[in-house]
Amino acid sequence: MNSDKREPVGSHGDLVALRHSAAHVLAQAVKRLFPSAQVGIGPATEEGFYYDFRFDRPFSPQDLEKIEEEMRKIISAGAPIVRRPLSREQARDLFEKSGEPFKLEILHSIPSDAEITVYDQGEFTDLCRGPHLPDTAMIGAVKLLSSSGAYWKGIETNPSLQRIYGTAFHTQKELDAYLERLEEIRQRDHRKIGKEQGFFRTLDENGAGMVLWLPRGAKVRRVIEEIWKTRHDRHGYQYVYTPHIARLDLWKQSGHWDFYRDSMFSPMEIEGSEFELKPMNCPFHILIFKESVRSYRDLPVRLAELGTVYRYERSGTLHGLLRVRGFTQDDAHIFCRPEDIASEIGKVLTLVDEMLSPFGFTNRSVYLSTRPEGSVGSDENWALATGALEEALKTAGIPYEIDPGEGVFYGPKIDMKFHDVLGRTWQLSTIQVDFNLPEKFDITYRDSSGNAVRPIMIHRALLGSVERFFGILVEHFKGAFPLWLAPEQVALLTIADRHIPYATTLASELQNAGIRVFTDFRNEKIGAKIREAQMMKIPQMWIMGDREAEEQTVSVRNRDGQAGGALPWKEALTSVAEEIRSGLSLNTASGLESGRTTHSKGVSD
RNA sequence: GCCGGCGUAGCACAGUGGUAGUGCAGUCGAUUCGUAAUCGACAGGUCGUCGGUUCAAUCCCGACCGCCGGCUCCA
Repeated sequence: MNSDKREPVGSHGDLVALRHSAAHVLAQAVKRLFPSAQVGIGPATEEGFYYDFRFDRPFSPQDLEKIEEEMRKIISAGAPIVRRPLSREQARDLFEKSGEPFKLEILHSIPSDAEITVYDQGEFTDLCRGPHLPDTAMIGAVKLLSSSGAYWKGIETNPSLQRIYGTAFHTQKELDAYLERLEEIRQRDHRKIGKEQGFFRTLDENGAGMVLWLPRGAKVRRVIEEIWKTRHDRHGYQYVYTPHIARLDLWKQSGHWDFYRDSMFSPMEIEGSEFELKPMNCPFHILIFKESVRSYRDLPVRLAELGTVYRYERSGTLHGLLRVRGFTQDDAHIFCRPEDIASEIGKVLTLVDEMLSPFGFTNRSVYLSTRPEGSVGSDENWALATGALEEALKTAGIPYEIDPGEGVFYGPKIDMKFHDVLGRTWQLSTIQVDFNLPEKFDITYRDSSGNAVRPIMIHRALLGSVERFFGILVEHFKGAFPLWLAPEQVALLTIADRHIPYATTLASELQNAGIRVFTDFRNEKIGAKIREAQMMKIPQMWIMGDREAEEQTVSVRNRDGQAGGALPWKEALTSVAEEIRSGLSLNTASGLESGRTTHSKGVSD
């Protein structure tokens, strides 16, 4: 599986024009088959194209087949695609006559100084700025993929249109490769694998968007969480636990009730006061910071928590583990002096790579999101925070792009998207600077002169959320976790009942060595046991019969089907233990000296 | 939330206006067997929920719940 899928053959410019032309062919075919359909817009997208139509009913799969067939006719017949500049009036007449209200609306929104062009191909004319291929015959291979509803201009109150998605390539071979990739993505779907492998479930009985972690998924989660805690300990974070609900007043004070209410569940009443399920952990960490008097000597204070939060997400947006209503953020809040922001961010950047590289996420894109509409805080603070983020990125030598207006309401942020084995990108890490909450809660520390000074706060999550991260991992590894992460690391398979005592001894040895063991001592043929272990994607199988019991060996077989032959069991155990250790790479020393917890807040006196 | 599709045993799926099947999994029995499925028997479902139409509903209609594909949004 290579990761260069984002670079399709042929130049991008070419492909965009080709797909845009394919969209026009789609519209032409629809108009031929369904003359009453009105056309919306039809752009090329990242992976193909779509076209929106107003039609009195949704398009069925059978419709799509017919439309696709008609498109092929148009393509094989060939027709020059001709650019034709028109005056505003001519264009208006044209689309009034052809009865295309959406085109007229677009026409009205084109700036008065812009040139108006239409493109003709055969009997079909579309308002469009181009560019296009010179002839429909040059569209190599097309395929319609799906249809769905979409709002005109994406606004919910606008009329709802029928959108048809498709893709197009220069050659059939490229199209086939793309379709294979789609199939590969289907095969990797974490919802499918999660069910097959018994990793997690969501059930009607407990409501949408709430995840039940089954034992096999939970084992993997524990490994992830243990690594996470160990690394955070080493980087000078202090682990805390906070409640799942808090008084509504707390959320009012934090500003969430004003700015985040749309994502919060309704309050619940307890003995006359209102409580709210937490959508974030930060107010609790603020309270913990505030709980004792802080000196500049204590800073930075780094509070970490795998904190489960609950957010109201609209039902239609829920998706497996990637979008849920209850999820666990790998959260931490760093309280520091304004002059330390850049260096603290730098340390977080180091930790991000240390945390994610063991999982194979080494390739990332970094975005710096700046001040959005409707945000809080002063311009100076926004400038200071944004500057500190940039400085940290530059110091770390990390290339980044600016994402204008995509910051959070309380501050700018760095977002990191990582590339998986298929070259897909996933938003994982986020680092956000916040001047607002320290203000709202009036938190301070004492500087060297004894003055109360306001610290700033950095919110950060490396994995994003444990649920989403796990879902991404399932897709990344196709359910076959590496040895160090797998729910069961070694499967012990007996040939016959008389080998059970020997296998039982080995099971204890493995368990004592901290290795996760799966035992299959059933009265089944070895082929059946191997098959099941293989389907569970257990990395290593140890098969034991008369010879092995006699010689104190095991016959090792990997899940890729390779049988490694007999090995003394002690050797096999050592080699597994070694592979686990290096996979966890807990011995990494990089950047750790910066992270000792040196003060004794709450422990002494 | 909106548009469209869907909801039959633990899982994957058939099927019908007259109260349902297949495969795998499960249970029991036999078998003790060397690198991806041993054989046999049994058991398992108020056909997502609630209401309506009908002599009769799992099937038709409605609402709700949930899932899927999009829109929108996002950890």
